[in-house]
Amino acid sequence: MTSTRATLLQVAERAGVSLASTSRALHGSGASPAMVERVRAAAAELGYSADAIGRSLRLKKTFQVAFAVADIGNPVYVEMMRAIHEVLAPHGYRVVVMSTGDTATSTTELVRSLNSGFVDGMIVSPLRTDDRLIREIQQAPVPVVVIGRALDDRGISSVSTDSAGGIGAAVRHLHALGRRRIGFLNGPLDTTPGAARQRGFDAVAGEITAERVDQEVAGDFTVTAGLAAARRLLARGALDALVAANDLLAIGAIRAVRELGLSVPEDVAVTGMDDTEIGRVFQPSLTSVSLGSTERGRAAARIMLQLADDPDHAAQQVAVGPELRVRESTGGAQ
Amino acid sequence: MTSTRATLLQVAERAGVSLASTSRALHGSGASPAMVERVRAAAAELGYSADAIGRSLRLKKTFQVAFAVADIGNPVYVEMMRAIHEVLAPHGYRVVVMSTGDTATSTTELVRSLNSGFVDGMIVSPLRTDDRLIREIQQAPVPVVVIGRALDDRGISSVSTDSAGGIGAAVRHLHALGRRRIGFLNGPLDTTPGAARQRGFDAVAGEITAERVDQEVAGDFTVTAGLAAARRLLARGALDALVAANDLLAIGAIRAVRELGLSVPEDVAVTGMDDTEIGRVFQPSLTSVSLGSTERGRAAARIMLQLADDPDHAAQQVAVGPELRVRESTGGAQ
DNA sequence: AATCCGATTGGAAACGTTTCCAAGCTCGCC
DNA sequence: GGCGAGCTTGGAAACGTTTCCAATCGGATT
Repeated sequence: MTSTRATLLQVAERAGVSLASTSRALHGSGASPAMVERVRAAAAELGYSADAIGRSLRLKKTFQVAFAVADIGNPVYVEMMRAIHEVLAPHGYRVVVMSTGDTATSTTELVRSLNSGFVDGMIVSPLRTDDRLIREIQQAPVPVVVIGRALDDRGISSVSTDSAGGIGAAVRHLHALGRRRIGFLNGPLDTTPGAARQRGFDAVAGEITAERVDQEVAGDFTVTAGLAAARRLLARGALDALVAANDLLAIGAIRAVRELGLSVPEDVAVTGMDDTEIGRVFQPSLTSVSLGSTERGRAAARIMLQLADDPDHAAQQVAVGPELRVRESTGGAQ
Repeated sequence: MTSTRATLLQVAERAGVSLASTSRALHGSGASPAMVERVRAAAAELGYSADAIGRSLRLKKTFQVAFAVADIGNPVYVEMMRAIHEVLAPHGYRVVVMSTGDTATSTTELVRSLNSGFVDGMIVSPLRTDDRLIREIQQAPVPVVVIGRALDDRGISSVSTDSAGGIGAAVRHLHALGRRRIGFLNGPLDTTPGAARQRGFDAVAGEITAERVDQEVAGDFTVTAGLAAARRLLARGALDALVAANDLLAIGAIRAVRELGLSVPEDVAVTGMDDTEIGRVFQPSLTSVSLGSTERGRAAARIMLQLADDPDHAAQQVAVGPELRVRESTGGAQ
């Protein structure tokens, strides 16, 4: 920790050749085998390894990509991050994690920070969006890929999913099981996911035949909030099915059902969304709509690779379909 | 995305002053109010923001810290990462996530990559350790903080916890509840955590009075492996308590218990370790030994801040005590 | 034997920033 | 009125790398 790192110039002097030749021998092309051998030896003796900053300055490339979300602890984002890392790392890119904060404004701030040029691109999943944010993304000096809303019309690369359709699939599944008294447990409506899921429920509610349809909004997307909201919902009248806007809310809902002495799925069938590990290992295991977090992460990373390679490449959009995973909480297999 | 970013020189020309003055006016000291005003205006007009790479090259500081673990998806590491990010971000540091891979060798490789100078330091939690890795850490050109084993004797900064003692606490808790037929469900013994927890169980097994003590090793630290291993364990004879080496194994164990028509905690009390959200929301909620992931992450980040500020600062060690969180799976409150 | 071409090498510039150093200025004091 | 002190400013170097360009060398072709 006291010894100072060797520089390319020192390697050059040790090998008795020019700086230019040294660089070529180590990383570039157009060096004779003898030169390569000689320089390699000198580099090895000195334990040389190229300085990332110097190289970045010259190449105008950092080999870093930012991944920005509101809460890195959220299992959905964790899954995405893992997928992104797995795709980017083999190509020599590092992943920088950042926090967007809760608001559109703080997210805008973060996107603006791209101006300092510390990454070659950013993958961002905004919790809330407004026009200023959209504009800032469009003007960003490096490629930005948005995970969330589709933004084809704005010339922004995005990876979207149909969470509205996913809610529809969950409701139809319950309806097909014969459930006719269906409750919807959503999270905050002013968030992008909350709004989309609400649209999905409203759309499908009209198309099914039901004895009773009710809904309740939880304060946030957590178990505790889900428990409280589900209690309110169930207090208003008996239900035989609960559609929750994510897995944590669904687990809260199951708690509430059990508090009433009822059982899942016999008395009340429950569905979640996001298909998280937490839902898979829960008992009963949770029927959940997968929004393909891993797949979305991978898709975003692949788009980023293309864009980083060729920043003038046209914006790209990918849509990942929701997929219902039937498990015990609706009486499914396993 | 087409417009090129403004450079400091352009700001200088626009303001009609020298490069040096421009730099001083924006970031340094020793500039007159008039100069500051003038330069600020020019910078604002051009939408200037300092280039991170150029600055890093000059300052020999990247304002980045690496966080390296085997599996970024592991809830324990996620918690640490969140804590690290929360501590470092307000100080202007970015967090780069990296993967150590499973082996000591691949971890050594990663530590060696610090030679390219892309970060000011690294916080690493090695799954497996050997002498070469220790040596590489000692020789690293930037501060390294190890989360895991205490390494005071080697002059390495570390944040450790007493997971062995934690297992002891769990066993004593079960013993105090009157359980006398106790099984231990561990993960792979050749990992640092697996080995430590085994030591803990061996130590406490001698100090309690029990009718029966048995143990089984799972293939890895997952629910599935825990289920399989617990089946084997329970098949060898009746038990009234199961101590699992982490929460996922504990959940697998609960499954296995229920498969036999027994209930938790009445027939078999179960404890986990790590105190993860998944265990907290499970039903029954899991009695678990917290190893203070958040606290350890915070401590590591704080040490890193000091070391990044003064790289010649002496190595530091912090120990975070384990803490038993009693919940439903051993008949506790809530 | 002279010329030309390709392969290889070295010099120098450039990326964007901060900071050392010297020079200029103003102001106050003697 | 002259001189020194202190504040401000500008020039220039430095951080470590890659690559353009010119120069050199060797060999082959005419």
